[in-house]
Amino acid sequence: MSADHPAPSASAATPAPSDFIREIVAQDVAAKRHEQIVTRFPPEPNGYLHLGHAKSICLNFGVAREHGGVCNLRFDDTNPAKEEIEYVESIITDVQWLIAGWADHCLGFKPKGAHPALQAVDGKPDYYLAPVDPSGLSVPVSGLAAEPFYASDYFDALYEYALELIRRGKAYVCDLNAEDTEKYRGAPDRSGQDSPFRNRSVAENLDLFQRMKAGEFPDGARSLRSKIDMASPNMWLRDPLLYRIRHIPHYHAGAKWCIYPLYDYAHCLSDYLEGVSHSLCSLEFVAHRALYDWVLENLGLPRPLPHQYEFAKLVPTYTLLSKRNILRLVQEKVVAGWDDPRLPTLSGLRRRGIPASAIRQFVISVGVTTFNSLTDIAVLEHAIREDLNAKAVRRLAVLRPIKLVLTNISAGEALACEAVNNPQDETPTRRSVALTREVFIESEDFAEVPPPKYFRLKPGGEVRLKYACIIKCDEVVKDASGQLVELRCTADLTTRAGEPNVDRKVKGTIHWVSATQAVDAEVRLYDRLFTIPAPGAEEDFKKFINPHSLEVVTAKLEPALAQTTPDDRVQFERLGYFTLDRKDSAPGRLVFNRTITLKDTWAKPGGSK
RNA sequence: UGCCCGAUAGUGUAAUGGUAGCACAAGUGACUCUGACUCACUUUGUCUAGGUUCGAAUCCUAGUCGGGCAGCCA
Repeated sequence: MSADHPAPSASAATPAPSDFIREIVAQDVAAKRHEQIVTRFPPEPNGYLHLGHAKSICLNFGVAREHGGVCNLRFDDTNPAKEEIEYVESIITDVQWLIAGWADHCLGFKPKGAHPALQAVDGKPDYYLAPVDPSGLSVPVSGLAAEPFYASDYFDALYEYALELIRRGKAYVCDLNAEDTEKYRGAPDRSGQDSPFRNRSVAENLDLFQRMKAGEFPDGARSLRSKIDMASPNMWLRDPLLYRIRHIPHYHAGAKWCIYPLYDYAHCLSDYLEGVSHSLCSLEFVAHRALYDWVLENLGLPRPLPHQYEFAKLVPTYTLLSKRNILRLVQEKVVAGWDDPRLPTLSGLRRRGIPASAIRQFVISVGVTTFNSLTDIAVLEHAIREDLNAKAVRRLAVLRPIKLVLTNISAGEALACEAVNNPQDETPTRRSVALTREVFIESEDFAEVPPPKYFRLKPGGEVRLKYACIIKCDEVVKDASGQLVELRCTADLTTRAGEPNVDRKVKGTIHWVSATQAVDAEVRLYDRLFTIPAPGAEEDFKKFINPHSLEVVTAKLEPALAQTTPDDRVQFERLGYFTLDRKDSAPGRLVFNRTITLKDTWAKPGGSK
């Protein structure tokens, strides 16, 4: 039942995905351009991972996995102002969860205690290569098969490379402040101007840069810049900054540094140092690719060099996917935290009960292209239902109970009924549920004035109680105010399993629980967080928050549900898939989250069919 | 009004000069002790205009529309 991690055979059934990136990789493999395929997943630890990252994770780990390669989890932590250890921990947990049982054997390996310092400017350090058999060498850290990588572990190496760039006349120390730097840069349709400090001597640059590192200058006073082309039509080639001064400690590197490298300088070299063959990132970095190549080439590094390829981000409907916007929802308490089950964060999705395998299936089915698309969230929902339909046990639960009395069953009686745990199993197992005089049924399953084609219970009508028998509604009892008190019905006991009329057909079958044996539970019914398909495109997305994204009910459950664990996947028959909330449940207190409803072609907006 | 990228059913994605296919969504029906699942069937597409070619979604030209680029963020 625990089953975010299907048997390998299950995933082997799905054909290997194909896309333009995998074609490139396949060509490189065929041409033997790299010793092995190495990719990386490089989040900055400044927030929680979400569905968009899942796409990147599945692509990067997927490519590695398909070629017997590795994928490194690397923290792209070059900006100490934004990064926190809390995020590092959540990212490790989420990555581990998403790839478990699928690509965890591809996780890049770094020998424990390896010293990350540079060995030689022209030679690669040798610690990046993954072992042939990770299981034989791995030292679990936080449950991971390997230690994650940190860009900040390369600060020494990066500094040495910067010195080399200066020696080669390819970088200089610039004294322009941020504002003036921007002015000199020009605009997309207007050439920039050379910095007045562009032609300093190598000796002066070397001296100044070393003094920057030594802490002689305040934040922003100077920067190290590449010397490329201030007239380039590509803004990112107009002498972009390599290093800035920041007198703040780093969560991982400590207090050693007061100069920190920028993304464009650190990323390509980090890839290089780790032996990355294919560096996959999103489309907004297309313009940066020239800079990525420039750094590597102007350092004269030996080939093969890593190459950057870009793909379109995932943008699903009815949700928000940027860290910045999710952070806002968390801070403004629109949701309860980063792991709120309504959020598209991996921790939220996990808590909601969505299996990692369903997320993987979803991002794979969406494909990898260079087209900025809007993906219908229904594709995710389909993947979740398909996954859960196969693995969830069926149970009876009533969300909004009304009382029903079976007048021909006596008060102390309990008729055992056999119920199927999962009809999708090859050899389904069964359990017993008790039919008693008083039961609860769903209030939606009774209508005093039924709409057309209503298959459920109505006055004088018949319906089958699932796994039990057919009942007939004889009387609707109301109190003085007209409120429904109970339904009085007779049970046709000859329609029970093993009885002569078991095959008698009625149009409707409804779920129920014994009133005397039911256990109570808090059930959280989640719906989409936004009312419009593309809240991210709005100036103020808060105007489009769904006021009904969470509804809490006290439900009546069949007793077997009291034994549920957070790893279980359960279908409440006719209602949807549910999971125990791992945070708020406690012994004696059951809290269930609705993962997703069952498809309902009857109650669809637009009415009956 | 500089440079770069993109455009195939409602949505997403294949077709790599040779029959426009798949998934989701939507609809119809069958089945059903879950109005679920499953099964069958159906609707809907190459941005526009030229050109190359025996043949163009694919190649070329122009246009249209959309996205990206001017952080000492990543």
